[in-house]
Amino acid sequence: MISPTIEDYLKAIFKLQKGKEKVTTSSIAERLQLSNATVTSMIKKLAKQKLVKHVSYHGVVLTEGGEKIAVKVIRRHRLVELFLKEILELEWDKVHDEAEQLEHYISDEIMDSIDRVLGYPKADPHGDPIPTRSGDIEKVEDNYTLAEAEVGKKLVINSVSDGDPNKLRFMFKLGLLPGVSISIKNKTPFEGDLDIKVGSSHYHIPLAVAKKIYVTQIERRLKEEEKKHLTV
Amino acid sequence: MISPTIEDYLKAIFKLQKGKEKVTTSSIAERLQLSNATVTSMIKKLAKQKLVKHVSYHGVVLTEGGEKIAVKVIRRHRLVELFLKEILELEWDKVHDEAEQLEHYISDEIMDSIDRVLGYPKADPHGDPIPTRSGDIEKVEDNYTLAEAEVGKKLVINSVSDGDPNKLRFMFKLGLLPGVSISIKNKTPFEGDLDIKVGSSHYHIPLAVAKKIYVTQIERRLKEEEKKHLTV
DNA sequence: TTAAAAGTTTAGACTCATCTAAATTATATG
DNA sequence: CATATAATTTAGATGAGTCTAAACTTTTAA
Ligand SMILES: [Mn+2]
Ligand SMILES: [Mn+2]
Ligand SMILES: [Mn+2]
Ligand SMILES: [Mn+2]
Repeated sequence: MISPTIEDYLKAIFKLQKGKEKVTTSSIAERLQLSNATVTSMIKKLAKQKLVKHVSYHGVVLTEGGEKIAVKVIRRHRLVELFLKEILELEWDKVHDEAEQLEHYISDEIMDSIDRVLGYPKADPHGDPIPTRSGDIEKVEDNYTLAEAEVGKKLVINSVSDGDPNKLRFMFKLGLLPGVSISIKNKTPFEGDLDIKVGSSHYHIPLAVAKKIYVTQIERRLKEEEKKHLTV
Repeated sequence: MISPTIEDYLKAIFKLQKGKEKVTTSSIAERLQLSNATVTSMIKKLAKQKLVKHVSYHGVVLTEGGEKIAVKVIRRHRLVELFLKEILELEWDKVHDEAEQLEHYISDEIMDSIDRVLGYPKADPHGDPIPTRSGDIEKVEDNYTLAEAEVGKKLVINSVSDGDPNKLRFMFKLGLLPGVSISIKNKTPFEGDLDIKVGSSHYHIPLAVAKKIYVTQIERRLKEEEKKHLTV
């Protein structure tokens, strides 16, 4: 009933929904590297199965059921990534592509085992939150790309995009990993490179890399933490 | 090119070839639970790809290329089974069905990792030999089912069929595991039950279970060992 | 040695996921 | 506000893998 193909569609729609723009057939087609026509016909099928709502010519939204499946696939993906890195010692730039396949063939029982063996982790190797067994997924506040962040402020890396192995290896060499504190020393104007500081090292990095790194200003983050503690 | 479906066909043919009978389309159909017509058309495709040799109405044989792929799939299957049992602590009656899926989606890199983490094991949880990375597979000499074995002789369990979870759980409860020594005390005539001794315990087991347990006579096995040592 | 039974292949159809090209609808611009 | 452009859907086709029913070959056994 829910094929690997359908799981990938639901996951794609879920991720596109996180953005502010409405989810169009062409945005899904772009993301999954399929023709628009292919996506339209699959969307009709998903709508019939009540996994999405579709208004012709005006975009797609996941139903509750569709979202539940999407989150479950994301949980499998991220747990598998971490498992491959921690237990099987694969390099962090290789785990994404492997997980993209395995996420469709891991039973609930294996998932629970992996979760247990890893000690119920909260984030994957790229800093992305792992949804809980019951489908709750942590939202990250004040999450900007390094490309958008202000010069001079203290920043902490929340996560990095896991799609491009070459950029991941580049980041790894410079120690640009989730949890690490950095700051921007200078931005070349008109969409140019950035000078950054990581620990005591200074680096010059291309904008394309900065766009793949998600950060929060440390002061803001501390404020958020305080707020949380007060309400608890 | 080599789809999961094709991998399953090649694996099925490989296992059927171990028997003395020639491999027919209907034997493959029976094993994979498909119609004869489906198998015939797939066999034609495999023949075109030089993975099997097929003489119409007279059966199928793997080519060298086809066999190489089959052995590789079996290696993945058995390593995954052992991994699921040892590292993820799944029960031994559950690992086969999981491995049946995962065997098609495990990269060479993950395979090598699993092999390393497990310490380059020789046999899967059911006692079946794990082919080496280069495709060598250990042949077991004097391998009979417990149903065929002689009353009174000292026997050792080589392996058990991994397909039926219920029978596996039954065996587990009685300690009928690979490596364990047993003997048959009595066979009810006309295909009836068996009385066996395992350690100091006596059990009465159905023929259907005895047919799923592969054993060797211990004396013979020792002789084989001697022969090996002399030739080394 | 030949006819019935058993086994195998062929013919034709179906579903899933995909494509390209054509038609339709929405949107942007003069 | 009318039309040109862009986005989306429909139409029709394809390949993989499967099915049932019919045709054909081989084997069995009268
Ligand atoms: Mn996927
Ligand atoms: Mn990731
Ligand atoms: Mn399989
Ligand atoms: Mn096994």
